[in-house]
Amino acid sequence: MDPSDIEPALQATPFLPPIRADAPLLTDEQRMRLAAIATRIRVQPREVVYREESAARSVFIIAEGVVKAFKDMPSGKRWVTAFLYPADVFGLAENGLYVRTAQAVTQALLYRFDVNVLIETLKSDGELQFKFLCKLTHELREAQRQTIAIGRKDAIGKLAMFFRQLQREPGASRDIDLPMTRSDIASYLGLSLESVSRATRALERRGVVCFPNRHMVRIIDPPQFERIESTM
Amino acid sequence: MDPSDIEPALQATPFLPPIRADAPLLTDEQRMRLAAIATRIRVQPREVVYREESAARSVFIIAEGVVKAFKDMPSGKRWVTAFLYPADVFGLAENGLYVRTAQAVTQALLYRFDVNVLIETLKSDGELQFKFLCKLTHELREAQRQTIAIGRKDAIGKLAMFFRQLQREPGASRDIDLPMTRSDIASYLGLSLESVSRATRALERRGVVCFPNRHMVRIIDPPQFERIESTM
DNA sequence: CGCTAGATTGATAAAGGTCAATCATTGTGG
DNA sequence: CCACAATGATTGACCTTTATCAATCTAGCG
Repeated sequence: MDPSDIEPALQATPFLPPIRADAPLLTDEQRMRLAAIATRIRVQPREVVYREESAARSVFIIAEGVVKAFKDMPSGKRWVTAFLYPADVFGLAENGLYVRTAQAVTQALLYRFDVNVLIETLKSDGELQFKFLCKLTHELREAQRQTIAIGRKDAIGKLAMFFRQLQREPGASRDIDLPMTRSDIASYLGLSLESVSRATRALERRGVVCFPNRHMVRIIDPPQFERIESTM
Repeated sequence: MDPSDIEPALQATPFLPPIRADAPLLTDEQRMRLAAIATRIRVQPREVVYREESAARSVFIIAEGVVKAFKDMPSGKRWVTAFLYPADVFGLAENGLYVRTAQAVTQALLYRFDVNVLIETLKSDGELQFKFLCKLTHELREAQRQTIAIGRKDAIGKLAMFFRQLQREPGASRDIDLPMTRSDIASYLGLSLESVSRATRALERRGVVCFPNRHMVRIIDPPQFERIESTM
């Protein structure tokens, strides 16, 4: 296997051009430096990586698989705040405590960093730390894009924007993997499970997408898909 | 005037305790270091700091005043993605271009940094860069909290969460300044202007808050306010 | 083969959007 | 100093959409 596939990676669109958006953010040397201070852990589907409000001793980077971050509300409802993919960072504490619960959606391979060791490593390597800074900036923008999707009123538009976000590189395959459940999607988009179901069926009925199976969506009519996505 | 009030500041809850949440993030020395590479500019209400999609040459830190960041949608609707306050950073580019338009809400005093100079300064000072990293982590969490507010269905609950967010330090005064218009609030929360208006009146009618004037809200009944905020 | 978690579908009611009219506040020019 | 214009805010009537409740269906899996 190519070593660049196994050392930790970070994915981000950097501040400045002309670096390609999909170019690896970290150099091989930086990845090795990180690998040297990381532990690789494998988690099974539904396994909880950490719980909200617990002491934050580790930061994670995903190598393989999908993880969700969520918060349980007083009412018993659950808010999914993020789906995390390979080359994403998670577990950044607030005042020493985790803010969300992180749970594996699929089997996943994670790099775990001791937070103190990582901080010292970053402080001593300005170039590497800058990569993290770019990554966080990227995450911040993504969070704001998510906010736009969630602020929409129409379930169909929300869903279209959600599918587009999962299609991480633009212009990638028409097939998008949906490792999470409909219920996860609902609590991410701020919809009821039933509305998600109705919206998926509506998109299907209109011939915009089809679902080869429940965990896969295929865009059949890209122009109309785009129209729905941007009509608001 | 205390020099710690005029050098640039950053506000963030750090990763690790026991630093107080409202303690200044930057040391005096770091502030001076930043001040040395910054230009101070004053902007008037409604003045545009930069436009979306334009070349991003500067990064800004707010010293005084309030700025909003928004995106105009194809339909003509405007999405306000953030209200920026003193000690907030904005203008972080994506691929060399600004992502949002930034416009002053009130008169404001800004520190402007040349992006290349700032990057070099950060790379050469691991401690200072780490402060920026903390700040961005903080912003990311705030963005996710905003997402929760916006994902709610009920206008009254959205508004309550919004007011709470504006009350930047918890347990601060019961009076909250609302420098932005109702229309700005609406396009931030994903509501119609009319719904914001009705929700404010509803809160007022129930005796939860009162509005000494249009740009000020006072929480009269904190327990009930909190109940509305967390009922979802 | 039947159990179970997840997903779909239908009927009803509540909530916000939209359209339209009116009111309030601020600032400007006569 | 007042009248008026312009922007922002409020209120009402009506309509569209989603949440909710409830029943049913489906796909995995032991």
